[in-house]
Amino acid sequence: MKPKYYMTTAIAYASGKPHIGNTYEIVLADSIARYRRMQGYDVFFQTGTDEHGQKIELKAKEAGVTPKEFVDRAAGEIRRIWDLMNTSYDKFIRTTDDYHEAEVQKIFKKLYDQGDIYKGYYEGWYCTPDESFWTESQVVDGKCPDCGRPVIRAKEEAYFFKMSKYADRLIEHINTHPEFIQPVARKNEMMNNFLLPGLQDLCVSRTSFKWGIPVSFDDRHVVYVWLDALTNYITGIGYHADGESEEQYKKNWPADLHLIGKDIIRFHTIYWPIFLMALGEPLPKQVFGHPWLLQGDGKMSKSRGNVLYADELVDFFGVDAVRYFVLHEMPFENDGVISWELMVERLNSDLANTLGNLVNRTISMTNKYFGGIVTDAKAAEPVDEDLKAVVLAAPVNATKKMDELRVADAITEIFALFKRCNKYIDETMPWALAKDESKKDRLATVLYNLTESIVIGASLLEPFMPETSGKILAQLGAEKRGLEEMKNFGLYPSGTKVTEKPEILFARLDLKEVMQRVEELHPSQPEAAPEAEKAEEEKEEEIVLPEKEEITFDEFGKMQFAVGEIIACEEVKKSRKLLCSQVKIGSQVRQIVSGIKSAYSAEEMVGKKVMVLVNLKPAKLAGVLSEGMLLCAEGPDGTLALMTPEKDMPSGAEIC
RNA sequence: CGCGGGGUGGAGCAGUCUGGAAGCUCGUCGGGCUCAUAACCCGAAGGUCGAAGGUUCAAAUCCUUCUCCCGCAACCA
Repeated sequence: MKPKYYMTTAIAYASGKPHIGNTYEIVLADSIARYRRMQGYDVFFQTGTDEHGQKIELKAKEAGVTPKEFVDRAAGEIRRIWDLMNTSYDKFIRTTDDYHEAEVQKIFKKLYDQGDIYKGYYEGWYCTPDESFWTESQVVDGKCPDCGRPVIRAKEEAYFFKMSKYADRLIEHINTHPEFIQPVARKNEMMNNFLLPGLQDLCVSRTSFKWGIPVSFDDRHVVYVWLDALTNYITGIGYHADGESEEQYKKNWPADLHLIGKDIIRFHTIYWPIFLMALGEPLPKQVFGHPWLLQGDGKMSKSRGNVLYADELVDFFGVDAVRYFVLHEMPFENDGVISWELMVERLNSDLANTLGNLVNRTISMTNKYFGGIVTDAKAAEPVDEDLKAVVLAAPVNATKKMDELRVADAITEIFALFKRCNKYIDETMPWALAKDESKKDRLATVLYNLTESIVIGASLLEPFMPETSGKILAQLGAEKRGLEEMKNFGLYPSGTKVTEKPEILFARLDLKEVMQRVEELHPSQPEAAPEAEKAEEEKEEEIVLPEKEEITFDEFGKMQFAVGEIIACEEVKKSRKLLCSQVKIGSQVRQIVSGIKSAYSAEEMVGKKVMVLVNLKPAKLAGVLSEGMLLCAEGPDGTLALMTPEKDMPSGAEIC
């Protein structure tokens, strides 16, 4: 038995149904876990859900359920997808699990008692979506330096973690462990942007919402979600802050691999290691920030109701085809693209043509020529050598790639084996051998070699496509081969009978039919805009106006509306959405900036009579003064329509 | 000058760090074969490696400038 291998995925945020991009991570992790097991490692593979935070509290409120009900549902859905994808996690942790919550409280207390966490008073800029506080110097133009969204001024009593205390040690660690942050390109990003400029103390509690783990000795505070979430990696395997940790923890920690999305590398390579240092625990050996799986070609977007979900893709293509796609299509460092078209193309060319057809034709020939019995007749010829060389090289090459976590490349290595087999069939021409009784031994040998090769290939495929691997081996009447057993060619027992009726592993799909079914599932408006009206009609009923506070007539009366005529209009430079219009309202002319460039060109604006909110306090937009507002209707998909008087009215006419 | 990613044969990408004959998959065309899922095998066409300048014996690769595309953000008054 090789050493233990503890790996984790990031825990998925339980705010909704995971789309194919989220699903990619668990499948990627699963392929690594399975491969490590095949290599003989004692693998422990943990995943789970992150269930606290303001966002979830808000979402639950919107949905009209308690946060707990909300996350129960979301976590169930996430787990269902993980299971659907046939992922072999050993542990599914939820941050609402009682043992986790209890342990987080103890960890917080411990850090407080030893002085790493102190109570302070926080006034700063807060980014609600990110649940992050920022200092004056960090905020860029009133925007969150991390996500770029606007921040708000917030003030609260809070607990802080002394990050700076451990910064030097972390820098040292990162410098002496080049493998710690993967891909390496990310290392400099972390160093230059966060570590070297000096770490700010991190605010690790919140009072602005309730849905979190309460600080045990000060229950007005809940623990910062990242402190809560990150610790899942140790609480999940039995870490105890105030005493002896469990055997499982002692065996598995430190983690060998944290597999995460590239967007949360910072939390895993800075905060998490520092928390661990403070707890006196060793650091994880490697953090790998994988790229993202994006939905391609723009035709597939949320507004078209066309987001890709794993379960839907599985309905169309089957689990293993989806696994194959996301694993194979994802280069090592760059983002990958997924679309229905690409999916069909991959399935047809790699899975149906190269792999499925190979298995099918091999079994068919064995049945046709030998009644299904595979015999090693040992009538070797020189061509066999290259086949064997390629087949035996595949496990070696694939392992090399997997050791670097280059999963897509590993798969390519394995498929090189199958391609070589197809070529071998052409080289040896079994159908020709079959016509000559004296070549019978040679024919048997050829088929034996093919079968043996496929057994090795199929075994090697197990971490990536477990179901298919099993199916192929079953059809060949073979046992799954271990990596060690792939060093020898010829272990397939001579005289074994293969299945009589080979099952089609992957049926070829017709792109047009697939797209038709997709269309039925997600009626979308093909191409042109004129049809957008239809979409709007359909969606109109779904629009739920956000409720706003009731206002009095007086308050309404404070607003002055009038008809304005646009006499000139130009684009605002340095902005993508803004048009700057000169609007004639009666005798005066005002400059009004509006975010409608997506719907109107500057030229077509000129001459329009529009509804203007006149007495709005002037403001600068993108540095340009705006003295009022053009009223617009906005459709659910973001389409805009200016409000214009139904009959011709002179500019300046008051609207009331 | 917002942040980031990218522009390599028709499509999708690798190669760029560590300069040294432009590669892979799909598609197209031609050929072969018929065991197999109109599949498989062989061959061919097709690229000013976004543009310009520079460094160098040598640049897709290094430097400078420019340009275009995409994602995020954004001011949406």
